[in-house]
Amino acid sequence: MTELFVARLESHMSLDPADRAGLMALPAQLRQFSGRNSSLSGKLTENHVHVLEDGFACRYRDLPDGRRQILSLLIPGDIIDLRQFVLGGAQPQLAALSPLSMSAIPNTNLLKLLETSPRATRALWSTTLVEESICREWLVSIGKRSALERVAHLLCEIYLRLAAVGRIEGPRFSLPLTQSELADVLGLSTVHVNRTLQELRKSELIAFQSGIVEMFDFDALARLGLFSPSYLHLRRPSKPGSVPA
Amino acid sequence: MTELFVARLESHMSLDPADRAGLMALPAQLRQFSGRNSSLSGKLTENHVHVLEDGFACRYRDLPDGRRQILSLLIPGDIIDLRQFVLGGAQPQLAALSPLSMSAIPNTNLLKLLETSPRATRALWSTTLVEESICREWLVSIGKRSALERVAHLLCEIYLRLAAVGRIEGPRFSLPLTQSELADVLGLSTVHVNRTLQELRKSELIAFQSGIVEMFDFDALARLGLFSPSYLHLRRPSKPGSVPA
DNA sequence: CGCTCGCTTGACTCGTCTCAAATGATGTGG
DNA sequence: CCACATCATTTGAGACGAGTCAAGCGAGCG
Repeated sequence: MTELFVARLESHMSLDPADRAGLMALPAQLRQFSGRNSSLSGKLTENHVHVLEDGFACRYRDLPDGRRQILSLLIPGDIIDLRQFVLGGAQPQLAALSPLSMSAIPNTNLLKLLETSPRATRALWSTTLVEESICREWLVSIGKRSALERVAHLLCEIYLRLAAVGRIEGPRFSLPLTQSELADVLGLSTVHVNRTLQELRKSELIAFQSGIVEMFDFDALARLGLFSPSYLHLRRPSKPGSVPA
Repeated sequence: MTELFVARLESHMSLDPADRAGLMALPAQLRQFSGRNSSLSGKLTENHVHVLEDGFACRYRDLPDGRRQILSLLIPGDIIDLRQFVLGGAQPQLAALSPLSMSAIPNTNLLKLLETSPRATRALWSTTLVEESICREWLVSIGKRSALERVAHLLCEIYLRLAAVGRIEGPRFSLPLTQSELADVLGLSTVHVNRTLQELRKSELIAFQSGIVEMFDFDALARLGLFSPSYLHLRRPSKPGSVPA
């Protein structure tokens, strides 16, 4: 398995050298997906668990009449189908938001690891719990935060998550979502997202153009969005200044 | 451990006799909590994981300015603090919605089980994944469903969840939430919840009085709320007719 | 060049919120 | 056993945030 994956696990909890070795020993096959916005249903390798190595994806849910809600944003280091692997059954749909590269781990190898290493199991379990924690925070956003707060909050979240896997460049990071996709994340309409972004631009808090976000004042944005990073469960909270290269 | 707990695990996945035995062998101490609406922070036994045996509780999140979002409803059979146990860190606040009884399992015993039984581990892991799945569905509700749809959807969900642990009486079940608490679940205002409930009553779909819900037409309600039960991951989907006594 | 797609803008509508007050239950203490 | 808090539910009126509809603009691309 790749460095990224292990680093991601270690961003939430510490691992023994032995655990790390066991994880690194997992065989992984790298695969590329070129399309944008394409549904990934059926395109993932059967009986494998995938780790997103590069690019952005999302889980979403369509209602029968065309309404769509994006349920989570997946960034490099995220594990795609652990849920499916553990729980079975149908899972939410998946779509690529950019070209992706993913590594695929055979279920059998993973299963063996789970049977022999309780600590590795717990690390994997943890990643699903962090995802749930993020989902809960989105509930708070959509349920109780205003449009302006929601956008600010989301940008802070993405910033820290990307920082944790070394995917930011100073105040800048890639966020390849259209405004209408952002709307489906935030439970807003496209038009309102547009107006809200303009407001944030006018306040000189952010720039956002062709998929690149620039954050001019993280702290102000965090205040505006009532953002508090603890729900991300990052062990060493990456602050704007102290970002790993 | 009690029957209820094991039954709950088995509602999502099948267990070996050995696994079941290991789980039943977990020592559990029964505790009662009398208050309603009281925060449970600090009242749970330290270094124990709790299973709700009877009553209703919820997780919630307060924003600094008084807004509140309820993040999950906990019903008998639900495990309260597994997340905390696995992931550590701060967890959302907990409140009792009725008098509760819970059994407490010492962390050490649970830890030992996790280290020896990968299958039991997976069963426990699954329960946290089901919770996440429910959280996702709530995202869809709050993000995209209308007030009427949200209420209908929630009632269908609670009905099936309670049915899965044998806590319904025909079309009737207990739901000890005030309308303002319902509002905090659904991301609506109290006033609007009230009007929405009235509409459902006028349509003769439900009755709801002093914490007792009566569902006159589950299927109609499910259609209205765009409800589809797969996200609950129940192995034998309890349908209105086929409810265990 | 002429699509298409994403962004932007304006005008209007509507679902839901807020404020406010009345009604009804429940419980408590004098 | 009544008088009086307190809290949940209900109702009305008005305001506002966000949605919808529609059109124009701009960039990328075959």
